[in-house]
Amino acid sequence: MDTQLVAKSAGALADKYRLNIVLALSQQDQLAFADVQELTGLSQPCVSHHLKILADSGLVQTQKCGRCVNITLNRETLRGLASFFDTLG
Amino acid sequence: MDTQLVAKSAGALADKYRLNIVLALSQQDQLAFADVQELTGLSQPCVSHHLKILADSGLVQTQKCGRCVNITLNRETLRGLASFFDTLG
DNA sequence: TCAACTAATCGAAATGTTTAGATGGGTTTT
DNA sequence: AAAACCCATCTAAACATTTCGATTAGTTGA
Repeated sequence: MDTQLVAKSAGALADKYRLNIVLALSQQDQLAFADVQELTGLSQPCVSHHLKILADSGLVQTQKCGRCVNITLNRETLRGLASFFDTLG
Repeated sequence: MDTQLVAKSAGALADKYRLNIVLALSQQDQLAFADVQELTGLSQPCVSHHLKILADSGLVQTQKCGRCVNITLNRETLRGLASFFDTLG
């Protein structure tokens, strides 16, 4: 994992809403868009925005299933981030 | 490590200059202010600003030694961050 | 096809971050 | 003392992020 991606995904996790989304995904393995909207209490466009940031950094994957979207956690990215920080510490 | 501190230190590491400072500290165990200034190429007030962010998030410690400042890495915070992300992933 | 639904994108306002110049406070050296 | 040095803080600018309302694009069901 190169430093540029580390900075990017660290930035993605630096927001309380996005961190909560990742936390929820670590326990539930999958969320629908509406779940995230309820979880955060944010507007639909704003949820879409945050999910895009999480997806762009490789932390989550979004998958269209009909007209809905399912969001899953990319655990490999999280473990990569963990091992990066662990070797520094 | 609670989520608020995780978000805060993730934010501190989300900047390329600050991440580079942490990377350098992980290898050199100690840096002077002037080292950081040379490393980043930033102005003196800007370096001061970034170091404050790193210190506020608990990632580094600064220590006055006469008129100079020595910066050291707080490896425990990094390991805490690592284990937090590892348990999620 | 048409209406209904879901999510992405656009536009704009509010807020936060980054940066450097100028200034100020404390410490060493002369 | 006075001068030189190092760093923190203040101020203001450029820039980026966050947020929601409105619109658009795509998908399902009648």
